[in-house]
Amino acid sequence: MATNAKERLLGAAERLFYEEGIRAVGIERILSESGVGRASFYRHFPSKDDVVVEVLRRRDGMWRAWLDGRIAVSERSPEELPLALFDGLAERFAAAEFRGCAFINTMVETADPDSPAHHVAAEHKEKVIAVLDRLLAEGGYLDHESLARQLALLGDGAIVTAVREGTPEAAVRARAVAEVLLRTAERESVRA
Amino acid sequence: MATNAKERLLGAAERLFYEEGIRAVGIERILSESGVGRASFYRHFPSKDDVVVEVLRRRDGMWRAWLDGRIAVSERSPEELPLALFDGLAERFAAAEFRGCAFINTMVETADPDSPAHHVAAEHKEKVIAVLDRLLAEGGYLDHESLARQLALLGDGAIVTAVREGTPEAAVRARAVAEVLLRTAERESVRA
DNA sequence: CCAAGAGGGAACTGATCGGTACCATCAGGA
DNA sequence: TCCTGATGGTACCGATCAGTTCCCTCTTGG
Repeated sequence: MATNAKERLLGAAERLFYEEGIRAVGIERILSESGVGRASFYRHFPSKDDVVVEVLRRRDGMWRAWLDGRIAVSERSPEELPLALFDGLAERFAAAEFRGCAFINTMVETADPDSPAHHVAAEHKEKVIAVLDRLLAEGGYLDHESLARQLALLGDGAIVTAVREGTPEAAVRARAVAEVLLRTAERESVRA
Repeated sequence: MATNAKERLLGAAERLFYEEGIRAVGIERILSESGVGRASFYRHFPSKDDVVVEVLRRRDGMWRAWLDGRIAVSERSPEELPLALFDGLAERFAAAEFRGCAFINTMVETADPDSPAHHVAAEHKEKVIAVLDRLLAEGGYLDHESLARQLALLGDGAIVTAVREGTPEAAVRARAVAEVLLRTAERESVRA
């Protein structure tokens, strides 16, 4: 059935890259863990770098779909809805396999800021910021764009902190900061 | 003169590791750029991993000495002095060779949280948090410990954001959040 | 029933990895 | 003066890297 091998390759690569790092995982590992032959690999991808980019694209889609889901099921009020990001992060941090943000990790590992992988990673963050911006605008926050970037910065700070500490606590800390931020931010029309 | 070669090795390794990443830099590069012979390298260090740890230790000392300096020359009032961290970060972000935090980068590159390099990196952050904690306590903030961790999280968030965006702007954004945080935090005795 | 395409296995390339061994050189102290 | 210790250069080791090539098997559709 057509692209079965390709799917297995991407699945194995995504997991291994996230768990051990891109440079740390050789083609051999991806092949053995996916059960795909060496020739088939290069039939689907010109090089390892192309796998990296494709894995990141997949992960970008998955991650934002997951975030949308967390936002959709959140019981928070419109003005508190942006905090759903931190509720979601708290879940992720508690996962056993959590090892930070794949996109941040990629940018760190791929030193070259002009590399395709770096671009995909940067674009992902901008898309997440766009989601936050929409949420904040709908929540009535006047300076929603600036606020969105501040919340994203907080989220990234929470992620690297969680990696360092090895506990989910950072999500709570970041959320507390975010709450202060939202509480002191100006909102359209009436005041409480 | 005794340990001349060792010093040159550490200098070259520190620069190369930061600019290109630890895994990306081979022994060969460190040798050629430092002008040290291969045998001399292994006379001073049992393995590459030991160089990584020693480089991080050096950088920890240098970085905190630099932070202390920025704090010392800051003209901010005691209650605003913790913001000197973000003033300092703004300077670093503007540097051409800026490529994030060497300790965050090391933790990302070194997936294993039990590795010596990971530990040194984690300890560094705790020491920085201790500095912030002292500053906040001296500034009269009641919940200085919690506040210190929030500021550190903000700082790390600013760093990864600056790497992603390639501009120093994130420092300003993080500082704005920090200002809100300090302004709304409770301080001992009188209110303004 | 057979052809075609997709896939897996393995041998092989040249380059580079971290690390070892050996050797010639050059300094300084006895 | 000679000896010792630190050094730089180079050849080498086995392992692994990304990538190429060839061959055989299996499935599937005509």
